[in-house]
Amino acid sequence: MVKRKIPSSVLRSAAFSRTRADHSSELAEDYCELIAELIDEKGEARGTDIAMRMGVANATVAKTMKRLAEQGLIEQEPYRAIFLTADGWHKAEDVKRKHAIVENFLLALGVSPKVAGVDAEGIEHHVSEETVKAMARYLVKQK
Amino acid sequence: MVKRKIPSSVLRSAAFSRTRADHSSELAEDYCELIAELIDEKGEARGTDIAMRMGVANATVAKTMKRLAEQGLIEQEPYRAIFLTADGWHKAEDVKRKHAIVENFLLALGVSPKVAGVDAEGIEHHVSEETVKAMARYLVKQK
DNA sequence: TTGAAAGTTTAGCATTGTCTAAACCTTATG
DNA sequence: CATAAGGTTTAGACAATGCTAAACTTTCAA
Repeated sequence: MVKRKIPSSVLRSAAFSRTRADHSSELAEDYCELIAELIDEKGEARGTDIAMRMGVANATVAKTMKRLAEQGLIEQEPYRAIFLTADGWHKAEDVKRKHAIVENFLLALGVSPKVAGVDAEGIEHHVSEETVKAMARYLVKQK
Repeated sequence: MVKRKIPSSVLRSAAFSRTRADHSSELAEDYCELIAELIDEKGEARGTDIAMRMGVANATVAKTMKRLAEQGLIEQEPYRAIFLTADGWHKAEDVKRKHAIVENFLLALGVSPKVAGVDAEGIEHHVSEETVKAMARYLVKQK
């Protein structure tokens, strides 16, 4: 009857792998985004502030910062505030841009502001450039 | 002494927390979805098949199945195929439904089929019911 | 019926991300 | 300027996900 072609399995698998790999960079993106915000707001990002806003313990931030530093996303001296490298800024900007487009798009679609914000937070790490462009196109046309 | 109030911090924090919490159930959702597909296709879901399609080692599947069983999502006898509980089916159906709507929506938006599939896979775990409804509404109106 | 192939489980390890508690610096106040 | 308060780092645990290798069970074919 129906052609039970399973060639999609390869694709599925690729998609799942991507999903898993995404998780590692997702956190990094969130942290970069937040650090950028804090620097904008206060001129520097301190561990406690990051911990507060991420809803996480200080120690967790310290450990994560070590990893981000290894990945070349942040720079920091012991006991000092945290700053972004060029790469870190780039990542932060990229996420911020996607976030804004996704959020505005959801609003245009009629989603409530509160939900649009939360959903954009979840979605921003998973949309390809192509999809973001399609959303941006829609926003422009709507205007 | 300035008390720079950052009221948004609570919201942001809540959103991030949700994001983190989502990760635990995201994998469960993917597994349930896949097991449902395999059962539809072949009448049963075997460890090897799951491993293949998830792009993961057999041992990883076994370990994950133990967790899913504890969570009441699957049922299994040693050395036998895996089946979904009512809860597992429910989760699978829910994700499948969201996936379909998100994917069709992206297609309607002009995203290419390939990218729409991959992005839907990433997004399906992060869209609220409200957003899904908004997408469905858009699809109906387009028609 | 038996033995090899194929599938499943267990054991042991690595990484990520989280926590608490304790040790360690910095800063600011008295 | 000494020290308490407060921020940062370290140590040690734990759970989730992943891996490889080895042990174990089932199935199938000779």
